[in-house]
Amino acid sequence: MEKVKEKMSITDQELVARFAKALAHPTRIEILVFLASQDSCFFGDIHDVLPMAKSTVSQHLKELRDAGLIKGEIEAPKVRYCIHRENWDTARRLFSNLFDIFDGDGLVC
Amino acid sequence: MEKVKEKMSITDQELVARFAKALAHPTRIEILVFLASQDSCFFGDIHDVLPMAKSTVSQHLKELRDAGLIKGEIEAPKVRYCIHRENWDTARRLFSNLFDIFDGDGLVC
DNA sequence: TTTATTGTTCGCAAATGTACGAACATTGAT
DNA sequence: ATCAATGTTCGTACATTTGCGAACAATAAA
Repeated sequence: MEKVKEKMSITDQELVARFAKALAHPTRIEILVFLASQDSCFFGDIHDVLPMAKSTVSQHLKELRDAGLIKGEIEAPKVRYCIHRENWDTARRLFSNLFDIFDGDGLVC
Repeated sequence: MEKVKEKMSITDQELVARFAKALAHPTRIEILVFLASQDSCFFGDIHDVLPMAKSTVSQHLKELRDAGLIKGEIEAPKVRYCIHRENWDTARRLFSNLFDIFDGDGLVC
């Protein structure tokens, strides 16, 4: 049974780069891990576990939002954040495909 | 049977952020995809398929090298590049763990 | 209406990233 | 020894990222 490597379309390549960019900072990874561990996840809860100004936290959240990895909805006067299911799955799949482009069997180098 | 989510250590979080940073540019994704599709992969071959100055290509390769995703060895006067197997697998595992921290079952948000 | 709470946005400064051409280093060929 | 071919490194310019505090907006409570 031959292993079939899925091709990545150009669009997928750009998209995975975009997701990677959102993941390219330890604080943002930490935010995602924290979000995944919580059911309720207000901005304040996130801010409480991070050693930085709230404006900075807000900005990291904005980048994760813009990349589509999280959602934030207002529950006045608070904002509830959570992981964006569908896009999270998309990202999972894209990274999985990316790492599958190389299966090191029988190569010279 | 309860599903067990693996924890990501702090170190792993920093490491995955580091890998993500290396992946955070379309050109670098393209380089990796190209490398994975080739058996022989000299600098020139890579440069040929990219619409940019060789110094720029060289710099992207340097970042991929510094992140550990590729290796380059001199075969004078050329340089043969290839994907770094072990680190590639490490990265694959780290991203897999990262995306597994969230399994969207039964959440509010 | 005033006040307190919660986050976002703005303006700034410092650091990092991206891209280019020129200069350089290394090796193979003449 | 000289020359051509192959990549890397350097210097420069411009854009983006990161972080902070101050100012702002929106809502709930008094």
